[in-house]
Amino acid sequence: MLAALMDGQSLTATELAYRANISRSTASGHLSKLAAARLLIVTRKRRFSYYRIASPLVARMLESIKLVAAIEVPPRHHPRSAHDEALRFARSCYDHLAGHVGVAITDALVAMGHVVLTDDGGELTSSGECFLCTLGADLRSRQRSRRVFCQPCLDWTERRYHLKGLVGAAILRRLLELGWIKRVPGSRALRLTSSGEAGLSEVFHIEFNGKRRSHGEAPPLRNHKH
Amino acid sequence: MLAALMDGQSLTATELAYRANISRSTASGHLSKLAAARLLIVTRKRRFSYYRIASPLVARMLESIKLVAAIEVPPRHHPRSAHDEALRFARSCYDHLAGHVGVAITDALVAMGHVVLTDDGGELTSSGECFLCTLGADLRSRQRSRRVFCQPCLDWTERRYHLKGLVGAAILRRLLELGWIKRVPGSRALRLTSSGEAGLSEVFHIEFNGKRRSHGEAPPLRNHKH
DNA sequence: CGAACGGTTCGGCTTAAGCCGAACTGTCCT
DNA sequence: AGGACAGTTCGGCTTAAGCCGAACCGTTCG
Repeated sequence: MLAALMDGQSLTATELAYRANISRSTASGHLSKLAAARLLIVTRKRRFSYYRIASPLVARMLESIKLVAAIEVPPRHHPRSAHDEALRFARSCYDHLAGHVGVAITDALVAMGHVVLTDDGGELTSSGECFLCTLGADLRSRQRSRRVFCQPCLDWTERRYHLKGLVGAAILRRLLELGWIKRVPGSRALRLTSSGEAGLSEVFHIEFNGKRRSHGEAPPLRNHKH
Repeated sequence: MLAALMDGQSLTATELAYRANISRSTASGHLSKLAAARLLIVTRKRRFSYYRIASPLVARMLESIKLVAAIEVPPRHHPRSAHDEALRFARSCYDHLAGHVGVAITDALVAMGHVVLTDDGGELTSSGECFLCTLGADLRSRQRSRRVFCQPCLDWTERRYHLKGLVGAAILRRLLELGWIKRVPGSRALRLTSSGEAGLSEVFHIEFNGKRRSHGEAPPLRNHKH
């Protein structure tokens, strides 16, 4: 359930139970514990309870756990589902873009000299600032809290860096606005639209030769026992 | 046990059982599970089994978990033990210096213009490079792997930044070499020696007016039931 | 009003996590 | 050889974690 909330969205208790493949009552118990432990925040609206990750600090913790978990048992090459492939191709990571597409965009920004990445952090060059402005990405912080501006984030499927922070979030937001990528309902996976493929090719000079796994309106993974 | 290993040292199974306040057999079971999960690495020497954190990635994960855990239940103001006070004053954090002293040194480096800290990362200025060289801190990387050079690390007791990365590690190593601080056996706590107090005052212009909690050769916390 | 729906609480079940002491292996030191 | 010691394995115990269905409380809507 925590993994399902990692894209920063709020989800209802029933939806989370559905994803975790457990009963609503069990999910409710876990969710109230997680909320009591301040890992989640619950907001009640009408008759719904919306749960979301409590803070970026918690999100970072979960990400770091997943990163370690991804190293384990490397030889096990269990067959991947279509949904798994879609996740590997493109997904949201808390509030920014990850997976093959996320890494490719990051690589392109670095190659074009718009971003400089070091192990310590990242930096947006002035040409990069101009580039993102032209793209229409809004770099002003939404909240007054000073937040990490630009930072590399190790991608657990690609084992390479993608952009997180304010810059990463701005790019994801803009690509969604442009309709280049769309959220796959009921999943963290993102679908690259045909206009998106053209757009990324034109703006970032990225080509995905037959690598675009997501197809049409694939139903989200739903495997509840009952 | 993982927390006890966070200073990067290797400890024996019996020692870890002692710290965790559990029997050797129970500890052995947990440790072998942790090793199987690649969180720990075990090296057998003679009749001893030395366990240590498997990678900096794991250390970072644990640190991020502790960071989240430190936020929880802020109102609970349970009385602190002497050992707890010592930990808050100065301790090793994986391989660098944390606690009140760690933050103070970081502040001093920033104030003197030797280090520039941003949310994204840190940077050692040329004057800082010269300063550390004069101090005798070895900045060359021990391993061939490229490692984070300089980065702020949120301190869970002080809620402020201290230095981690290659620079942080070099400083801790040098202060130990100089005999300015000593490891408290059986603990992550560090003791500031009188020569260390003088040294920090002279070099970093830091004064600890009666704040030096650690005293003499205080026995480590040992509270096994039996 | 009453059915439908989202969410929670409660009681009860199953299972595994955690723990210990005893026994055993291998090493080290008289 | 024999005792001491570090570590592990095994058997057995206790407890709590995880799960479910049934019942219940509010909200929504026909």
